[in-house]
Amino acid sequence: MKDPKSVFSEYIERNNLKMTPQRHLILDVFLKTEEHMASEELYDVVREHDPAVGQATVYRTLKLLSDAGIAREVHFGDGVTRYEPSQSDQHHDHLICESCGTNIEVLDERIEKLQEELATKHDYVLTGHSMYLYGLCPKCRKGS
Amino acid sequence: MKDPKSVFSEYIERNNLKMTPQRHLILDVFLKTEEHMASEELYDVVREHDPAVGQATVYRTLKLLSDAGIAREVHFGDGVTRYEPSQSDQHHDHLICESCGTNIEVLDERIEKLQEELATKHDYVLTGHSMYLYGLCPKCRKGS
DNA sequence: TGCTTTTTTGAACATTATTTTCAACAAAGT
DNA sequence: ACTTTGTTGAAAATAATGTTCAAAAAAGCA
Ligand SMILES: [Zn+2]
Ligand SMILES: [Zn+2]
Ligand SMILES: [Zn+2]
Ligand SMILES: [Zn+2]
Repeated sequence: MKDPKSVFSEYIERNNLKMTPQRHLILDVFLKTEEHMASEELYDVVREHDPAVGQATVYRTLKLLSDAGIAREVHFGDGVTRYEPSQSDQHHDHLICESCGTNIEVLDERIEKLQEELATKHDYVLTGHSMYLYGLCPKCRKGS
Repeated sequence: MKDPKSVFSEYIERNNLKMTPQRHLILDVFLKTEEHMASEELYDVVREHDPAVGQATVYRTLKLLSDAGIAREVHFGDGVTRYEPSQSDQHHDHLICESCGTNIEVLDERIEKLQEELATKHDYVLTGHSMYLYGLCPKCRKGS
């Protein structure tokens, strides 16, 4: 598994783009950060390192990272697009506590397989999916 | 299964709200309409019947319908909240063509069961889920 | 290295979807 | 009719994101 920085460099090269300190910084921050960061949250962290970086650059770079396959968009259903690293770890889905927002990553191969099957049954070729499970975590269940 | 209009009336009553011609009209249009309508699309149809109805009223009423359990929000991942009737037919998920947007409703009981299981395994109580499968429909596959 | 071309950046402004404010209005209760 | 309370439409406010544009920085070349 290639490290994200070289993936990004190659992507940059391949598309005649340029490597800049801003892009470097944003990638660094993105990789070190907690998962599921919105652009705005990332922006806050980025400006701690370099207050001169603009909001738009963060949006633009996240889009880039997404195109390069380094970041993956996740949509929890509020209007905010979040990103998570996509290359290192494999695919997963999300199990989210409706009360406290705690969010864990889950994977069930049997579900994955059935999703394929289901699409095939309708004569579609499956290219991806998103699945979010909502519930109550043990902590919030006790608390109420 | 109660018809949506009486469900709505009861909801209105129960919450000390008032039944108005606008709400009536919007519910009517919503129920007759194709599925997965965005507020804005619905607004266009509504104003054909009564051009005086305001945009905000449509937003407000859809929210109401959602609270009343008559409409259900669906999120396809573009920034738009869509609604579909929720009382008549049972739960389903969505299979969406990435190329032409065609969207069919699907259901696989085995997946539904495994989702329960998966949540339980992590000690969550599942309250709901959303699952969207993305792919290419037969038509778009041929077309390319 | 200096010069040229092309891409990038930040700031401000534009957009899109949705919400809120508020004065005029309409329904229900008396 | 009179009062109270919820509702409406228009316009302004928000929130997330996209775009424009002149200035700055890279990369390519001399
Ligand atoms: Zn919780
Ligand atoms: Zn389902
Ligand atoms: Zn298609
Ligand atoms: Zn549906």
